[in-house]
Amino acid sequence: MIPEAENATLGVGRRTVQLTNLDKVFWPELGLTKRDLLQYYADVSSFLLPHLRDRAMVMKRYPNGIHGKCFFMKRTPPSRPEWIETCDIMHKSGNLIDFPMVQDLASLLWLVNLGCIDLNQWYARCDDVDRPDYLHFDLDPVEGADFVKVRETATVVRDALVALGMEPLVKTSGSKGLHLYVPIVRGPVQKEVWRFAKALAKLLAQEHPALITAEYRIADRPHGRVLVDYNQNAWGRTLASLYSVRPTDRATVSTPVTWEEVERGIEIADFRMQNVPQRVSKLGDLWARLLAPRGRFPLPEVP
DNA sequence: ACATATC
DNA sequence: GATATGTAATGCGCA
DNA sequence: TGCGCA
Ligand SMILES: [Mn+2]
Ligand SMILES: [Mn+2]
Repeated sequence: MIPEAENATLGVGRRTVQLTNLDKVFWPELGLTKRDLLQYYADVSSFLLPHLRDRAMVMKRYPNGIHGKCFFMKRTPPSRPEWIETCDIMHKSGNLIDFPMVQDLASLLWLVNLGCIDLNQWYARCDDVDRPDYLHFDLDPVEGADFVKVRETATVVRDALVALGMEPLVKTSGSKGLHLYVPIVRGPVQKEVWRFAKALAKLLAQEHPALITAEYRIADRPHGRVLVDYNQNAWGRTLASLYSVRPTDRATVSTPVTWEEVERGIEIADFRMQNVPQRVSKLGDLWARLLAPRGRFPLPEVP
């Protein structure tokens, strides 16, 4: 349990983590505080942590809640406890950046205490940051498209992947759309994964022009379609992780769902900080397969 | 949230 | 002492 | 060469 005091020192296993400003209201409309956010992450941690382990984290900090100013941070703050592990990544610009990694519950609470509401991990583990463990499609409704179309698009993308011998997983983004992920056999570099995702997205947009677009320029995206965004499959980019709370009015959560749920008709707002822990403790991690050594798919040739 | 700079 | 500022950035496609 | 884009 997260302590009731405004500031607290919490023993977590062999670590001690400092938690601060616990009564600060992060969601004024819902009356949810930073303590509630930390408690949520503690509650889902056993399902979340395996997905973050050994991956560099990009921090998006909201020190004053969802309506306050936010900022990105990559470098681990110098004030970190000495037991926070980092991942040093050389950038083409010449910058060597020490990203934090979330290796256990203590480091997860430390990161969330910085004001990180959603969590953004690299697709590739730190030992080889250019060889991702998955490919994904980020489905976003363009202006004028409703969530029914997003779900329909998801099944179209799923069927295309199945036809190529893969079995994608699906989650709500917690924002406006859905995320489809495929666990791949590690080997291809990020650019090769990107090339495959781009080719498939463009093909599907061609086959379903009334439903799907894959245009990267906003002005070129036709009204009422669903963007199949392949472009996030790139070095150094991230998406909100599974079980991430989003800085939305309803405290929505990026939640793994079954394909049956997608077909029956779920909504983004069905999955919130207040009900996802119960769901996850009942169903377990629907995305455990994303990390399993078996059941990974070789990246197909560009379709 | 916090270190640093500038007034 | 008060207030302002920074805190990330790749790289592809195209004009 | 520089913008748009996430
Ligand atoms: Mn999205
Ligand atoms: Mn997107």
